[in-house]
Amino acid sequence: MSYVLLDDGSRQILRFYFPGDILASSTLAYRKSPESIVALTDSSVSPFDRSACARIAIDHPRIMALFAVLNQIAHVTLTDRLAALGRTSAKARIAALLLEIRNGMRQGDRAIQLSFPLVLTQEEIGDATGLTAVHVNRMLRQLEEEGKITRQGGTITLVDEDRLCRAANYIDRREGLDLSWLPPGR
Amino acid sequence: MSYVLLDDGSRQILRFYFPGDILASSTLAYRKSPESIVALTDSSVSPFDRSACARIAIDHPRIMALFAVLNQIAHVTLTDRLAALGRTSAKARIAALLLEIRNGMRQGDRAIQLSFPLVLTQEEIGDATGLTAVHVNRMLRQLEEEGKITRQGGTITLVDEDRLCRAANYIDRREGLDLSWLPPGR
DNA sequence: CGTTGTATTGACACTGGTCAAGCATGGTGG
DNA sequence: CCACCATGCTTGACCAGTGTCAATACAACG
Repeated sequence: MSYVLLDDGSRQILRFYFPGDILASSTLAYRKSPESIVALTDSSVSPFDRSACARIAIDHPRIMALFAVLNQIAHVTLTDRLAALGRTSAKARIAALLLEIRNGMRQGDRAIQLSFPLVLTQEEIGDATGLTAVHVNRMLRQLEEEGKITRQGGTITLVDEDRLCRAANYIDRREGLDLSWLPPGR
Repeated sequence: MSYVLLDDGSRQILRFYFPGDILASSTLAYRKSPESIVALTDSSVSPFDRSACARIAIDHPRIMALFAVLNQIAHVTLTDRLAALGRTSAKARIAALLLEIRNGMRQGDRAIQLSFPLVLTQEEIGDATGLTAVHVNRMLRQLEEEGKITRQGGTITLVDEDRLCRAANYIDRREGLDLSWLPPGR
């Protein structure tokens, strides 16, 4: 995940990364990364040099364009999160986070449907949603009491995905993707 | 400005655009723009077709790379805003918004230093900061009482910029820019 | 002049934060 | 094997920051 620390010591988690994602794209613009990145599970990372980007831009314009598309997708995900923080309740934000993580893990593992491991502590969930760990706990319990999810030792099961989506104001954007303008190439 | 509407009718303003900014980059990835854009002042816009992007990627790799850099800058601005919404008080968010708008207007008009016109209604400020118009009013008055700003009919003057920056947790990122990796070209 | 949108202010309600305590759980060292 | 400890989870009581509702004041505008 990536996050920023404020000078009062509080932390805002910005996004979670999943297999195949490109990390630290912001170092394209800044010498010193404005955000920190930490692994929550065992991970393998393939680093490459910034100068490689220049060569890719010249030799593989289609890849550079695809890179721009990926950034736009990440950007829209971030705006959805901004709207969640600014305009929805604590319960909705947590529901949205659960759905976001589930869908993120699905990319790597098609088997994941309704049950998935949640490797986050409640404090981390709070730092991602702008809440305190205590309140995260209360909201998770409520979601469970309302029959939307169940929890058993780090594993979340979506009992009623539809109602959870509605509680979260969740928008699935995968439909609207459109890459038809991309230049040809490999 | 660009914004999204939630199905309960509430609005989250995502960002403000200033002269020279590129609008609606998210249409690179989506057929239907996930966000709405509206002009707050008289504006001129130069539209271009998405297929032009493909040609630019091929013929002008440096411009495509610069486009990626601009997107990263916008992305970091958005993450700063996310941290503000998630982890700072109402007063800090409004202070940060005032500074953001001031600095945005400066780009186009170097004369703007401490005084600038604020074309936003208090409701719009609230929709940008995740607050209600009423509370925005209270916080603006407090900032004024504390001697950080003055207001006279749509014009804001930063009386004590230092203290305002500190109240806002404001981070000026312009220092850290680094474009040295860009491919050569015009 | 009415009308409409915006700003201002007060009283009150409620969401979410704070503080504090008690429980699990798993790891560690004796 | 067991006492010990650290970390995270759970719950309750209370509090503060922000939202809600309502009334008034202003200004622009037809």
